[in-house]
Amino acid sequence: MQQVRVRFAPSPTGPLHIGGVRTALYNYLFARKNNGTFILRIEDTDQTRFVDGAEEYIMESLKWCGITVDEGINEGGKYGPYRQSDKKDIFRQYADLLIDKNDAYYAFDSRDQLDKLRKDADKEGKTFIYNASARNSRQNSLSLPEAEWKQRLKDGAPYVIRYRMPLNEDIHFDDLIRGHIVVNTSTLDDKVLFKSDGMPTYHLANIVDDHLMEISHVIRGEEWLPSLPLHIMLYRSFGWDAPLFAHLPLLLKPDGEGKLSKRDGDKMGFPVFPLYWPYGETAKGYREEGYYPEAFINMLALLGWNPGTEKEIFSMSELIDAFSIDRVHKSGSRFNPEKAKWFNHQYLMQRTNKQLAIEFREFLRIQGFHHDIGQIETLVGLVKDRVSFVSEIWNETDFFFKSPETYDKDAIKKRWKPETPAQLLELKEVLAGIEDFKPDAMESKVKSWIEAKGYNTGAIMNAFRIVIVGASRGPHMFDIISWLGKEETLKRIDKGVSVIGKSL
RNA sequence: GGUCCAUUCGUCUAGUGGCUAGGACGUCAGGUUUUCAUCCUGGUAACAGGGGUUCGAUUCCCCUAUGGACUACCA
Repeated sequence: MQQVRVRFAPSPTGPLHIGGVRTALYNYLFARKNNGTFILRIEDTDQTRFVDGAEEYIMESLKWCGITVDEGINEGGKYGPYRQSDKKDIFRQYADLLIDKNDAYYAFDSRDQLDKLRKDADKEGKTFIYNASARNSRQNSLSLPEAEWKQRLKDGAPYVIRYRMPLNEDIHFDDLIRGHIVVNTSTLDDKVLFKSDGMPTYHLANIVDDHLMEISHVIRGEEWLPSLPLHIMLYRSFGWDAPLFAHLPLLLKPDGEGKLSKRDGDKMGFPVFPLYWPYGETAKGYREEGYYPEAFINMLALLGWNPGTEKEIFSMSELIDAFSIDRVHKSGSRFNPEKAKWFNHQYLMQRTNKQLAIEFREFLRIQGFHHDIGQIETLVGLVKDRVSFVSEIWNETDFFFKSPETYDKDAIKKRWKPETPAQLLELKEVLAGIEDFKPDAMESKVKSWIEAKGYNTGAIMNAFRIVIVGASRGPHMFDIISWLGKEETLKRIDKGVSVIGKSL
């Protein structure tokens, strides 16, 4: 088998969305699986849509995801330049080559003229196609006398170079995911290959670049499938062997209306981008929402591909091991925010308490709390199975850091009895007498006290929880008070009994 | 409108010419728990429809329906 070389080729028109990340991921997995090369190529042939910062955003996104680039603008490589605008002269040469072969021609029609033709055709319920049946009545080097179009070129009249699509010919080709496809050239038009601004269009640039970079497999989104016949024709015109093609299914909007787009931003309640986009209309990113890159990648990998086993948690190297193109689906898939959270929870659970403590300490710092890392470690161990994100740990542990300011009314209504205050003050004395403020030791002492007095365990413990936590929530009571320490625990009992007593 | 692509539980999916059509997320119920979660157990729920082919089709073929992509001097 030929050396595997694949490319991810985004255009820097804004932040890369998760569909693009998945395309990059599948290219990357395929390259690694086959000991191939993963290339990042920037397709910036549309000068009008160029967005500052997008190129860096793309690179940073891949880096965050753990997708490492072998050849690219930063990495170098002997197939450069890796930014298409840096080689527009080369593309021009290839466009000229097609003209010489009579497979392309100059066209002078203005944008307005063509727009009008399209609109007029539309009014009659027809479609204007710039192809063999139309080109003779247009202004181009095929219809105009040679002297005239040469004069126009000499005069510097604006023109584009179009591909001369043959009439009524069946083009056969294969897609690694979709199988054999046949399209008749009569339904295709004479696509513009080279624009009047001196830049190639995508169609020319991607064929020439893929050839020059010796790309072996083109793995890209399904939206490119309709232009594949044109691309096949271009390879044929140049006399080049075409790479193998695999068109990936689309990522759909969660509300079931078409493909996911950048505009879907935050409105569905989940990010569409890997990272925060700081320019213009800003957008949230998975990184800033607290997702682990491993979880994000794991989730994305399983959206449109499946190894055929029931295994769901995959590290990047496991993905590389298991990945194959022929197990990529044909139909589009919808993203499920709930499952994304579940994935993150799985990865959070895999972290050690120490790692989580280090991460959570940053959140505490923002809240103005500074605790020993060992203490935080104990704390996250108590609540990690309740959260999907590190940021959620605060919601589960706020009462560790500050004494309750209010006490949940429903909890009081349900758990606070006339005898409760007296019992809690008794409990306070029991706790005051305990030297070793460890969960297990306290639990047995408190329980034997409850038993000796003939009290109801549930009643005591729930009321106790209210004065310590302020509500009916949180981890095991003895874990909580052990962490708080004796002094704070006794203080909270006094405060709770007093404040709740006044409110009744 | 034209061309092309697709169609298994609500979602992501497994799967086969003959199965009680499997799993995960969600959801519901029960259990565990001093609370809330977690956890455990169980339930719910799908082969788009119609024709063929076949002894037998969810699986193969055709048609229809539905969904989607493309239809720019954008990628």
